[in-house]
Amino acid sequence: MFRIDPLSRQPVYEQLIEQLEKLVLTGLLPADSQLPSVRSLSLELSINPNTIQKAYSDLDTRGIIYSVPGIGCFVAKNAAEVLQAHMRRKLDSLRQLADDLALAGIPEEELIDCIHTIYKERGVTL
Amino acid sequence: MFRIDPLSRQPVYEQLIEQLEKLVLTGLLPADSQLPSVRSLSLELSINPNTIQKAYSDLDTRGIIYSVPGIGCFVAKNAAEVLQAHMRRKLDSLRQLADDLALAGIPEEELIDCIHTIYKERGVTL
DNA sequence: TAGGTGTACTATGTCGGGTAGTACACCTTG
DNA sequence: CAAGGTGTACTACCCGACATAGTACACCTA
Repeated sequence: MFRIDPLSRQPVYEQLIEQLEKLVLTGLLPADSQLPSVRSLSLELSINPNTIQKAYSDLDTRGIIYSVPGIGCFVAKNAAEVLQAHMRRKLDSLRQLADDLALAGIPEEELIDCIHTIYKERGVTL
Repeated sequence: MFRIDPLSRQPVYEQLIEQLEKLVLTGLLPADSQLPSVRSLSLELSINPNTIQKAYSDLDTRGIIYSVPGIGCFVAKNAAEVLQAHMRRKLDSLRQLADDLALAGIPEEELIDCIHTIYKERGVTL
């Protein structure tokens, strides 16, 4: 269900968060569907339970999931909407990146082609 | 000459590297122009000399600058070319970002507009 | 010779990430 | 009721990256 790279610069708990968010956005994890328990996921990924909890706790704070003590963690009703609104902030990263590439003399057409290709693939796979 | 944010998540030495690279790409630091000395820059930015040296050492390893012991550090002849080639790897980051935004349902036109605006501004300022 | 330059080295402190272990409260199931 | 699963909280510890502090060396120029 998850692919974790312990050698990555990116913290494990962030990798978990990103992958869970993508599962929600793709619809593979619908609203109210139950997430793997902290302990089971800990065993499956050979990761400390505290690391899993850190990821779950962050998602819970942001309203992506909700937890019921004694029962488990579940995807929030409007998780996808929250994520979509949150993703909009990534447009700033896009601007920063485009600015760097423009500065390096990489032609605008090259960036446009990149994006067009990505959206074409997404449009097909979805 | 430099703006350093000690509170940033990004390490100080990386901030230095990025700003120096941009000065080279914009042509404000031509080939063979001398960089501020480790000690003077250390005083100016209130940063430990070791941190400055770490940045310089990294740039030297990558062929962006060259150092002459007893004299100083200078911009390499083909620094701009090296940086432009290196920047091309950022296109992967662009793809990753576009993929995320596509997944979040942000329309392609919005990304295209972003990039077009950036390149328009760059075209004017240069 | 004096002062500036890059370079190297050790020691120290801080912080984030991660692990280890324990404990508690809750719910479901037998 | 008892057992086992669930989320949650807490302390302690380790490790690496980052940064600082201080010292020292070799080099070049004025």
